[in-house]
Amino acid sequence: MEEKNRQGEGAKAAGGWAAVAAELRSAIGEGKHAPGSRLPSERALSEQFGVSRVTMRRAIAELEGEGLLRVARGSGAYVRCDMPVRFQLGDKVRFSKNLTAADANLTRKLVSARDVPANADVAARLNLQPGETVLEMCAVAYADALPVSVVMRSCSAQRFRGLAEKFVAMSSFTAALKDYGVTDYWRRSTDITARMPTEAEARLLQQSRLMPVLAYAGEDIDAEGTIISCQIGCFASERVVVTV
Amino acid sequence: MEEKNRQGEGAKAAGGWAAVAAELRSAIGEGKHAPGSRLPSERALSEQFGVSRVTMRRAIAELEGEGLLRVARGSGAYVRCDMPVRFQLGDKVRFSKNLTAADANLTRKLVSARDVPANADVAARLNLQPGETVLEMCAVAYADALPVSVVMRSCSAQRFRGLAEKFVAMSSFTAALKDYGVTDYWRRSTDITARMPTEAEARLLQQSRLMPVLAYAGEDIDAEGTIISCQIGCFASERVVVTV
DNA sequence: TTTATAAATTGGTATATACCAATTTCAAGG
DNA sequence: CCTTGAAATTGGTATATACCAATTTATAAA
Repeated sequence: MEEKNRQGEGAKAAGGWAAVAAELRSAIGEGKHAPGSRLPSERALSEQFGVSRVTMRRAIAELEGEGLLRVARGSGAYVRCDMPVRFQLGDKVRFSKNLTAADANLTRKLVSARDVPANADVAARLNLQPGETVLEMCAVAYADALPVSVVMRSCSAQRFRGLAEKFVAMSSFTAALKDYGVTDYWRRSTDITARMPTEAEARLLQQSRLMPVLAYAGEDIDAEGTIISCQIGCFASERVVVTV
Repeated sequence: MEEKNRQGEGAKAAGGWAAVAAELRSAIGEGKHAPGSRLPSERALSEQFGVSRVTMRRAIAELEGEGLLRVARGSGAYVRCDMPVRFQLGDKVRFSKNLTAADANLTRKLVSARDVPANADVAARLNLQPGETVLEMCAVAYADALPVSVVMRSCSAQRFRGLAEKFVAMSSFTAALKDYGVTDYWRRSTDITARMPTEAEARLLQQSRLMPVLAYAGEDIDAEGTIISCQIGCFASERVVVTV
C-alpha cells in the first residue's frame, strides 16, 4: 500500500519530525523566512522537506510550542515578529526583552459575573463557610489591546453585593471597592506554576493551546488583614514575564 | 481504501479527540482507573472508544499535558498517583496541595561545568566585557530524589576559578563561595515565565515534554551589591509551586 | 537459582488518503 | 465602489497501515 516505510535508511541524517523542526528552526533563524512573513503551506513544506504532511505538521507544532510560529487556521503559519527567541540551540535559554508593562496601556474587561456557592477551596481561602454564596467574576486584562491575563476573582457575595456592576461602570476594581469601605488592599501571597491553558483560556488570551500559561493563585487583604478576595488566573506566557 | 470517513454524522456526540479525552478524563475522575494503575494499551483503548489509534494517542497526549497521565514507552500509560487535579471541568483552576518544599530533602547535583566566552546577554548581566571567559555550570536540584529544577549558572571565570570542583567537594554553593570571600548573597531580582521544556530539560527533570516548565532568570549579588552570578533555569511545573 | 536470549507487548514515528472548517481570493452583480 | 457569493486555499481532524524502539515477559541455558 504505502511504499514500505524506509525509516532508518533515509538519506536525511537522523530523520523524523525533530530533524525537520530543527531544519525549519534554523532556516527561520538565518532569516530565510522573515519575521511576520507567512510560511509556505503545510502541503508545500511537506513536499519540500520530503516528508508526509502529518510529519510536517508535527514539526510545525513543535515550533509553535516554542513560540517561533503563529498558526492560523485557513490562513497559514507566520513567523512571529516579536521574536521571543527564548531558545538557543544548545541547552541555554535567553529571555525576551522586557516588554515594559509600565508604559503599556492596561485595561480590564469583565467577561462574566455570577453568584455561586463556595466550594471547599474558595471557602477556606476567603474564611467563609462552604456553600456560602460568593460572587465569582471572570476578567481579562489587556496591555495595548493584547490580552495578557485572564483571572477568576471570588469574593463574599454578601459584603460585595453589586460589585460587578460597579466595576463595569468605573472600570476599576480599586475604585469600586472604595464603595465597600476598602480604601486600599494588598496581595497577601501568590502561588505560581506553569500549565497548559484550557480551551477557554487560550481563546480569551488569543494564544495557541500549545503555549503554556503562567498560572497563579492568591488572596487580597485590606489594612486590617481581612481577606477581600481570592484570585485564580493565568498570564499568556508568550507576552508576559513576571518580575519578582 | 478507508471507509469514507463519516466525520460529523458520528453517533458519539461531538466526536473527535477532544471528546475522547473528555470521556477518558471523566472515567479517571470517577475512579474507573485507579491512581497509579496502568491504562489499557493504546490499541485496546482505540478499539474500546471506536476510534483510530492516532486519535486515541491525541486524546492521551491531552491528558498527559494536563498532568493526569504519565506515559512510558514500551511500558504503558499510568494514572498519576499524586493527582494534581489542577483542572476542574469548568473554566476554573484549583491548585495542588502545597508540596511542602520545606521539609523535603533538597540536594543538588552538578551536571556539567565549562569555561566559555560570555555572550552579550550574560556579559551585560554580569557586568563583564562580551567575550570574557565565564564559568558556566549546569546543576539539577532534587527534592527527595525527584528532580525539581535545572539551572544554568554563570559567573566570572577569573574571580571564581575552580568553583565547580569546590562545589562538588562541599556539595553547597554557599559554602564554596565562602572561599572566594562571599560570606552571603541575595537574589537581586527574578524574571519568571512559562515555556515548554527543551528535550535536555525534560530528560533531566524526568518529566514529559508535553508538560511546561516554570522558567526563571535572575542574578545573585553580595553585600556590596556586586553581581556574583546570573542564573537561567526552570522548575518542573508538575512538582513545583513557587510562592511569592 | 541465576543468567542469557528470544518473543511478545507497548508506545513512537511515518506514509497515504480523505474530508471538514475557517479564511482568503476573486469574479459577478448591484 | 461596494457587496455578495462561489471557488480556491489552508489548516484541522480522522482512518488504515507499517515498521521502529524501549520495555516487559517468557523461555532456555548455565
